[in-house]
Amino acid sequence: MAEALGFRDVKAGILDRIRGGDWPPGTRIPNEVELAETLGCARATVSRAMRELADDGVLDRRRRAGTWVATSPVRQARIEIPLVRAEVEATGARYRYALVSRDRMAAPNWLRARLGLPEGCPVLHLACAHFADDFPFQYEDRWINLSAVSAAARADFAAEGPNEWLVANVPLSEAEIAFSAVAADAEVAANLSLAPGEPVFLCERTTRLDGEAITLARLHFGRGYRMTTVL
Amino acid sequence: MAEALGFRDVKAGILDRIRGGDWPPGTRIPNEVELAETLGCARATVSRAMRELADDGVLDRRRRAGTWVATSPVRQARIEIPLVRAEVEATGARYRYALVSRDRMAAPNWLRARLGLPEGCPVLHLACAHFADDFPFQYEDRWINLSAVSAAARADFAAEGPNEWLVANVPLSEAEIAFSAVAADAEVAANLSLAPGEPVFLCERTTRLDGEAITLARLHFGRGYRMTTVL
DNA sequence: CAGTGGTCTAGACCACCGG
DNA sequence: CGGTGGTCTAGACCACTGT
Repeated sequence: MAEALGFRDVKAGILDRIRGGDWPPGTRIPNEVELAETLGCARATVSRAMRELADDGVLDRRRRAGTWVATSPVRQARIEIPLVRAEVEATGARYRYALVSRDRMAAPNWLRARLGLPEGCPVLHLACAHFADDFPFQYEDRWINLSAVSAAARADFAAEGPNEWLVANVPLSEAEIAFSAVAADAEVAANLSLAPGEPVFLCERTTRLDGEAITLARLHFGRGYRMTTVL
Repeated sequence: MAEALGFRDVKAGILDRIRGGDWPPGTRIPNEVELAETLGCARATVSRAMRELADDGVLDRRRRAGTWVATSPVRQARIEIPLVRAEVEATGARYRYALVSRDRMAAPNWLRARLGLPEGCPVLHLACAHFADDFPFQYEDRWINLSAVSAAARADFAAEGPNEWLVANVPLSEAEIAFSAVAADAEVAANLSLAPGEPVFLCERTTRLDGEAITLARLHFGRGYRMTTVL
């Protein structure tokens, strides 16, 4: 009998029985008390192991009913959203940032609709280029709600990108992220050295604080970019 | 004094203090024992709250050192990888599956290199179309390693998609997922009713069991597809 | 109604690592 | 060395929900 089973051991044991075919998808597996007794550890340990496996989508749990091996595994994955600088430097390349344009204006209608801003709401529009060894890596189309972050009007963003400025100056916020594939328009194409119409991997991030929109970032990635899972 | 604080309350309290500006990014926050005393709950409760916040990237924790508010939040996000059928039906549309082609062959060189297969390794190549109300939704380019999953050679995949067959017949496996934007080639364009060269959102999933490659799926999504985060 | 997961408590020991 | 997070235990109560 093994001594001092940890929740990692319990997780591994459950995964082994699933992978080994003992517990095929759809099987109802023993409850926490039974497993704790057979394994010789506390129920809390089994509970944590099963909870994490359920978080990973490997198990389905329902109160009063029990725990089953999920019939459709790999339901969710984790992806990293690194800072551009870190992402570039991780490849061994030198990172360089450049501000392409900076304009203060009233929010255009499409932006107002998207972020829920009032008419005439002042916004800051930035276009930023991020390079890896002087090759274009990412083109950032950034909109900042000045009525929520008025201090941004006094930042020039010449040396520091808006993302770095925002994380240092806005406490914390909820983000909604969406990924898609779009065709490069003339502006994006020029800034990423692409032909117009070429496919571009796009990451759109909307950030809110207490429901109020702070910023919208549209990050266009250069040719051949791949976003991969961790874990 | 509140009674019976739960770990969710503790999480919310910490987040409030971060969002409120009491604890700006980089701040060292009280340790578990102190927080438990001030809040009037057990250390385990605080521990779980802080652990989950650290998992979400909101806090940085180091042994012996302490816990800090992360300087770069939103480092990772969770995305859902639903089954095609569920994804289509969630929109209210009717799901329909069709097998486009099915060929048994020796693995081509690019596939052998990618999955680490031996020369002459038998594989099954499937092309599948997934429809939402008879509009093309996803075009699936699927390769199955028959030396690892020989039973797949006897499945015809006429009524059931390969993904559903695999999850029901291969116990569990590790998956690596990558997302990118590519231009539609002639085949993809035809199957998704696109013009050749149009941008396509591509999800490539490699699945392994004990290090041996099981399958490679290349899922091409129709025009305008967006993948969004949960949580 | 009773079984199941979900959570909290109080206490304990350990691994780690900065001073 | 001592403080910090990381984990395990044994027990308890509650919330939910299938039968």
